[in-house]
Amino acid sequence: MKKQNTYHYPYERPALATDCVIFGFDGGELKLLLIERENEPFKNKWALPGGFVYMQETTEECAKRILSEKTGIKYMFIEQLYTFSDIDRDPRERIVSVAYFALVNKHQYELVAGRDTIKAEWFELSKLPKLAFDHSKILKIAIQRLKGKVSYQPIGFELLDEKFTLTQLQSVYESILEMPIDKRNFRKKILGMKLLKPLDEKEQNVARKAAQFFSFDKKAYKELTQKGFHFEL
Amino acid sequence: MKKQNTYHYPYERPALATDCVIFGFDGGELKLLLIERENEPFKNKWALPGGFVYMQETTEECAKRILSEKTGIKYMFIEQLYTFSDIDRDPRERIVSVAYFALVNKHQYELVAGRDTIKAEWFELSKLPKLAFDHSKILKIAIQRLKGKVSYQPIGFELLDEKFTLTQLQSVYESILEMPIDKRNFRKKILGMKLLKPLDEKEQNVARKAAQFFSFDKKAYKELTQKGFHFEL
DNA sequence: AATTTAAGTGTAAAATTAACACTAAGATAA
DNA sequence: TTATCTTAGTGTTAATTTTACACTTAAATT
Repeated sequence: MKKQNTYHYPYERPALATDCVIFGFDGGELKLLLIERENEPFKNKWALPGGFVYMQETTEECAKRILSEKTGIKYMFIEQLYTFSDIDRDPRERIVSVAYFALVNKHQYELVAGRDTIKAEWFELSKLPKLAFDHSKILKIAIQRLKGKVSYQPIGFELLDEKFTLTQLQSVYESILEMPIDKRNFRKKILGMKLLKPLDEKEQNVARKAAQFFSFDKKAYKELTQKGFHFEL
Repeated sequence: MKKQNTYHYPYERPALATDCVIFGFDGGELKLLLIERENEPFKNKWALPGGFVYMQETTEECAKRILSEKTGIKYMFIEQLYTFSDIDRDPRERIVSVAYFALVNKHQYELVAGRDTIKAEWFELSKLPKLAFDHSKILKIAIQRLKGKVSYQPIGFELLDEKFTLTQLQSVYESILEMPIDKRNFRKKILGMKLLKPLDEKEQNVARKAAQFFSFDKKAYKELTQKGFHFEL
């Protein structure tokens, strides 16, 4: 479908970009994916992966493209975070950035340094380098959002493998919320929701009682949601 | 401070605009402020107030400017909602819109039809006309957000006068949440938070027992928040 | 003086949350 | 082969929070 109309908003416009706050987890602490910039400005500094929005993609498509360029990930949990529009947030010119946050299973993918980047690397949240641009501001809001969201939407799973143990899941929650959680109460509550399918499979070769694997039952969640259920941890 | 750098992202860019979802309340139902468009596209159709972002203002400043142009309101509760970037959301050309939602005390202001608008008018949410562009999509998300937010942030007050009765406040909550609330439980809970200052003032000239006025104690709220308190209705 | 209308108020049952400690299973070390 | 180490898995009780519910009071109007 071709545009018929030739109207054009005849004024200067900000450039439009997206930045991605990508969280991963590997058993200990929550991790953040950063890239080292190859070019000015902020050459050799660490930054959130980001890039300009093409004319033929939405900002979400742009964010997914960037994320997949950095990690090879094709399907991921991604959600719009906030739009940052401070006039001087980029020293080059005015760039408005629509930030996204994503939760990925960091085991499943290999990091690749894309265009303009020296390398991509996971950092523990407590050991972050100084970030370029206004990216610490973006990150701060992303962490807030993640903390807020994790308790009333079943997104903790996105950080884990398809199969996971209850202890792993609890550990995800503990590191996002930065607080200890009672094991028995956690299990009672999460199992009570009937959203976890117990699998006929246990851990292998662990020097202790092997833990049962579970998977998140998306279908059950969808059905319950339609009946007015809403997740709350 | 002048820009030193002459770097320029050398590709075509979307135009950038904001749209405002403005809620008001006057005792009955929740209301939405719409404008009738003076020009094509969607000439004579109803739409959310909106406009292009200037190079020297943030999107939030832009939203406030638009809102103040429509209503004369200078200080209001406003919050970024979501950024809409579908490629064909505007028939003229590609326009990305950062939507805001605002809560205003609709008594305090007089509507003025600004540039490009025939008139501005309040509509009950249940009696809305068909909206231009993707504005019903924006509205839907705004309503979701408002419903979600009202229970864990003290924003219900923003729709009322400085002084209000508990019945008025309850009525705000009932119309946002679209459910009846038990009077005694509501009062117990909201008064228990110590966020309402009872005033030495009652309603006048009402043909029944006059209700006590209260005001929201912003200072107390700030202090409690810093101590880890968080509002929840 | 009687009527109308909404304000204002307390208690008890039900549901949810929070606190808490031992046994079971599997691998490894002695 | 037995003992040890480590984490999985499991229930009950008290405390707190939430829900349900009805009558009296005050002010204007008839």
